[in-house]
Amino acid sequence: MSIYMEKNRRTKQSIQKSFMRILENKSFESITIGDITKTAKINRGTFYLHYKDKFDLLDQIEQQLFADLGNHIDELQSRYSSIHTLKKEQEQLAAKLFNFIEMQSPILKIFLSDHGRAGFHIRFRDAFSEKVHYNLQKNESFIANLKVPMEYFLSFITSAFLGLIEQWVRNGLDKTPHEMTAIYIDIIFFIQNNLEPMPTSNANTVKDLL
Amino acid sequence: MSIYMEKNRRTKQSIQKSFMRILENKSFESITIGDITKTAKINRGTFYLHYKDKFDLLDQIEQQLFADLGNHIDELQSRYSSIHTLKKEQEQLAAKLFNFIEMQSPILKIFLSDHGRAGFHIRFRDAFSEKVHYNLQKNESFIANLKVPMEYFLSFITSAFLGLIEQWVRNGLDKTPHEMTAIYIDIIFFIQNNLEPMPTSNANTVKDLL
DNA sequence: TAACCACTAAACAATATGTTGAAAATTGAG
DNA sequence: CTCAATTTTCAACATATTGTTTAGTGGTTA
Repeated sequence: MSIYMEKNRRTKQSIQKSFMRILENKSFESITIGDITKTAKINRGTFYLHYKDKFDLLDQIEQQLFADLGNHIDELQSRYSSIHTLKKEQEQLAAKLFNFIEMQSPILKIFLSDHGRAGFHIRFRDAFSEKVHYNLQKNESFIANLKVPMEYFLSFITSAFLGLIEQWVRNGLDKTPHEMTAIYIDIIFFIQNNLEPMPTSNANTVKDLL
Repeated sequence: MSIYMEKNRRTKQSIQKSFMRILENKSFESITIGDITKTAKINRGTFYLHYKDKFDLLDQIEQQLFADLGNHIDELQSRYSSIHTLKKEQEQLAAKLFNFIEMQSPILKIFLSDHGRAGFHIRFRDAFSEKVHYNLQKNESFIANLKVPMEYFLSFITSAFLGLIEQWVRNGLDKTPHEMTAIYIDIIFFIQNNLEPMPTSNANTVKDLL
């Protein structure tokens, strides 16, 4: 029994691996089942024993990625609860998240590019956003201070963070996770320090940008 | 001569219109040339007289959208130069940008969804980012104060802004452009007021989120 | 009138799809 | 070792889509 499962698993893995390899040079749209099975050196019919179609294949890879992301964030946040008073620790947590992205960067680089599937960035952001939202809800003083609808705040902040990630991945990971954390914090501070606090000011401000 | 051009233009427009209508109910990937020409009630061969393939069709619609966006931002920024000292005017400018998004929301809603084409959000952000970058470069004091690489700052701020737009469009434009401007400014102020300015602080801060 | 242009209609080879049925290879249990 | 179960292979199938082509229609221009 277990050897059958093992064999089944190996074939699925082979299909996924071949699929991802092809995806580096060819867009999802233009990839055929034949491309995949030729690369994986299996019969075309075998593919259909494991997946309904190529969308099903991509879905399963996506689901795995989101599950991994969720677990990683959960782990970070449980650790965060006990030591959330230290800035150093916060930086470590952000760095760990960038570290996760670094680990998954081969997949993310493809999925976020035009070789991937439409809407991935939204599904990715939603998965991320859900975790952040869950954590924010525990913080009563935060909720009390927030004047704008939560979903808009979440869209803003998670998109900003994922924007950094996208740029990082696109740049071929030209920074360490630690450096990325510093950039993230620097930008937040920059927005803080370059905003005009009073409506009558006319200094160069972040709001001037948009 | 001009009647030929007019007929040509009408047919192209009919193709684009049919294409966008189908795109509301069917993903770009699954749409066939036959779907488009049946809806537009033209011969399938006629499609190929106007477009190389369906990617070319989408490209041209995208290019038009980006050109419109660029022109709109340019117009805003030229007006901005003369009156950039007043907060009210800044809000008006942001509102005008949200207004443009509102106008284009039928297209954006589709292109940003999973019915669109992979990588659209990146191309859209790049088009937006280029305009913001161009404007920022003129501001010497801004450049001098910025410690992080420009491309990362641009990714952060444009992604955040487009995150708001995505949420807004997804919500079926549940706010007015004016309200969206208020939300944008409120979030910036919220980040400003809820950030810990000193590394030793332990209050609930925005950096706690990530 | 004659050349021109946008479009139609129908056919074409080539390729991909998803499914099927029979057989081969591998593994498990007796 | 043998037989049954399981996974995969192989080849064939109808169907659909692609991009191209060739011939022809009707209106336009010069």
